[in-house]
Amino acid sequence: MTSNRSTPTLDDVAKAAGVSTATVSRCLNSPDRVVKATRERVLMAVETLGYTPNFGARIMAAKRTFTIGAIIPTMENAIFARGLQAFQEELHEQGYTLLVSSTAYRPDREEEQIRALISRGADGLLLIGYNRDPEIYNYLDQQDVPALIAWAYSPLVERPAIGFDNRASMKLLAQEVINRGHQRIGVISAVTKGNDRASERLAGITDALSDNGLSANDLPVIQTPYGFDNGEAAMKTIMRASSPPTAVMCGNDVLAAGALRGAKSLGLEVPHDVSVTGFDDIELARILTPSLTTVHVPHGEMGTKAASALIALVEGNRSIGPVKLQISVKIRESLGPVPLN
Amino acid sequence: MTSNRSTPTLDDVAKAAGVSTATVSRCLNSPDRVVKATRERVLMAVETLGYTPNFGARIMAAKRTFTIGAIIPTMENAIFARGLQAFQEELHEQGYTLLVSSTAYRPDREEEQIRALISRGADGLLLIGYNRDPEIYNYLDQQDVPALIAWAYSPLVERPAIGFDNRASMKLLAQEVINRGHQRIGVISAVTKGNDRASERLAGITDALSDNGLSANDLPVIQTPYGFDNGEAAMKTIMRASSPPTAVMCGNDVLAAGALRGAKSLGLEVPHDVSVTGFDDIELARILTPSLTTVHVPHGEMGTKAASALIALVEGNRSIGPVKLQISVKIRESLGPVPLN
DNA sequence: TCCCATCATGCAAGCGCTTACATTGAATAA
DNA sequence: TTATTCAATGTAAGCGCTTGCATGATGGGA
Repeated sequence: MTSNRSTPTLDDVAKAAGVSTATVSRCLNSPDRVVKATRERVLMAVETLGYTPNFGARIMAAKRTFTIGAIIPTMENAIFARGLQAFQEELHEQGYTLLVSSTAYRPDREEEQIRALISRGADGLLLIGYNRDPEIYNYLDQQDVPALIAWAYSPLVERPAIGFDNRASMKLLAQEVINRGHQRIGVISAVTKGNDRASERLAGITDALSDNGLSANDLPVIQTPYGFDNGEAAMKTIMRASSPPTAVMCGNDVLAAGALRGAKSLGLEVPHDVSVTGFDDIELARILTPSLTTVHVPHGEMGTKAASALIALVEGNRSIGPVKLQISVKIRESLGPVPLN
Repeated sequence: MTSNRSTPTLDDVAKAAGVSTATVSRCLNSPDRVVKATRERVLMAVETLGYTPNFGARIMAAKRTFTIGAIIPTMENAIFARGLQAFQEELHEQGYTLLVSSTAYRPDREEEQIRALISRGADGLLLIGYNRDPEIYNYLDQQDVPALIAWAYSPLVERPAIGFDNRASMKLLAQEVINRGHQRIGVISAVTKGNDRASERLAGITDALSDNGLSANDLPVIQTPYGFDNGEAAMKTIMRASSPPTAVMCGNDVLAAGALRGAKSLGLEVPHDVSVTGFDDIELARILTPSLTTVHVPHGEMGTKAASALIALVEGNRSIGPVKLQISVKIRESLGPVPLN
């Protein structure tokens, strides 16, 4: 019977158009399998009834939902926001819908969210970084849901990924710092546990140090959670040491912004008294005074390419390996020569 | 038959535990309707099989999905990010999952996303601002999906909402500006079309002006899309006028950050030559040099309360009206007395 | 001892959609 | 004209889950 109360169903449309539900379904999913006259009649009915398909039913009956899920550590972070926006734009372009959820940097939450998204019919998933319980990769394989890793790149892992080499990038920046005569370098890093981006960046600094014959053993490193205030506090701690560094490299731009502030409140002038660097090149980096020397990451490009790659994956092209994006070091005001002293 | 390939189903669990699917379902959804021994056996089976419910099926059979959808103008914007994060935390606390999608400030996209989320079984929706096609509200009512408006508050609309009075807040800030002797005030506003927050804020400024016997007719207003660079460009335009304002009020902190930069590149010192204000009090406001005078919005509180309110709505308490949050004006360095000239 | 609440569990009917397969009818070939 | 083919459409079987109702067991009261 025609339910005229709540939402119209496929059946209602079929009745209204005088065809079977199969035909309506075909009109919507593969229009070319239906003759034009019929199609127009059906679409007409869809229009007048204000029909919206029920995805629950679709998920069950078909396999595809044209939905992609993305799981990011946090939304409260410009770093992911920009790339994600581009990701969504491109998905939309190609007829997919994006559903985002966040984990607040807790691995257990990530697993939860992955399950949630999959059981809601996501065709594919965007995940940040490689670092997670192998159990999760098994689950993904078992469910046959392709996942693309973003914001990280490693030639060692075969899994499809799109990102940049965090380690090599940071090494490049560290080399610039060293080139300016700095030998005592301090580091304010994000928490490295369960965060491969953070630990790779840290490793990049030690790489550069040893390349230049500098010892990385007594490298003063402070690990602190994401946040402006944490960066500020870390900076104060680091600069109050008996022989403070002449340059402080931070794991991301937000920590660096905090560090800048920390320096100021200690009465230190950047870069005259101490240099500071960041990573990511979010908008903030240009806005700060002094402007921040940092590693520029092509967020938009990454988002767009991630979308295309994930769609390819979902649509059957399983032969996508890791893709490496080019970064560049942005030298700005916050990096200067080592103080003469 | 037991499908041992792909995902285990309720049926598999039932077989494994030696009970009916009904019992398994009850174990999962209303555990107290099943005797303890059975329940343990079932949960055991769930565990070993690694069973995950299929939401498609759940959506169809039941009504509830414990999923909340949020649709925001953009993710690329710290303004929503913070509140949203709090929103998600609270939802998670209460056993709900959040799905986010964004519209890139395009009203047609919003409608699309609303449909997408509803047809994917969202129990309730979080929407930003009042301003949208009445058609959409009808659709929401028809579908019987409760929606909560956030980031805006109007006593005039009965619809459940949680936010602050954009107009009164901006008026408060404008009064502070006027109190410092400013009479020629310039405005850099977000695009007001289809954005009630933006137009209300603008109205707040004119309110304050007329309250103080100042004409609002020749108020120089530039409307520009969200973005740091746009703020900078607007500032340059505004300050190059024949008799430039002594204070420029911006519709949000990002535009204000751009304005600050614009002033600097024009060789103007803030607040000595010109004062600048923002709105939202995102983290950036404190970080800037000079720090930004702005309106502090309790993003976290708003997110948390929005979650509770929306859950109440979803769970049947339909008698929730608009809730008004308290804002405060943060006077910082960027606002000073009118230049002596 | 027998009857009847009471409670735990099973049965089976959908929920709205897709799709393999069946059917129809018109166009083409013989 | 009749057999053959093929495009357009219809039929109906699930997909995995929830839930109203039926069933059976258990125990207390008379």
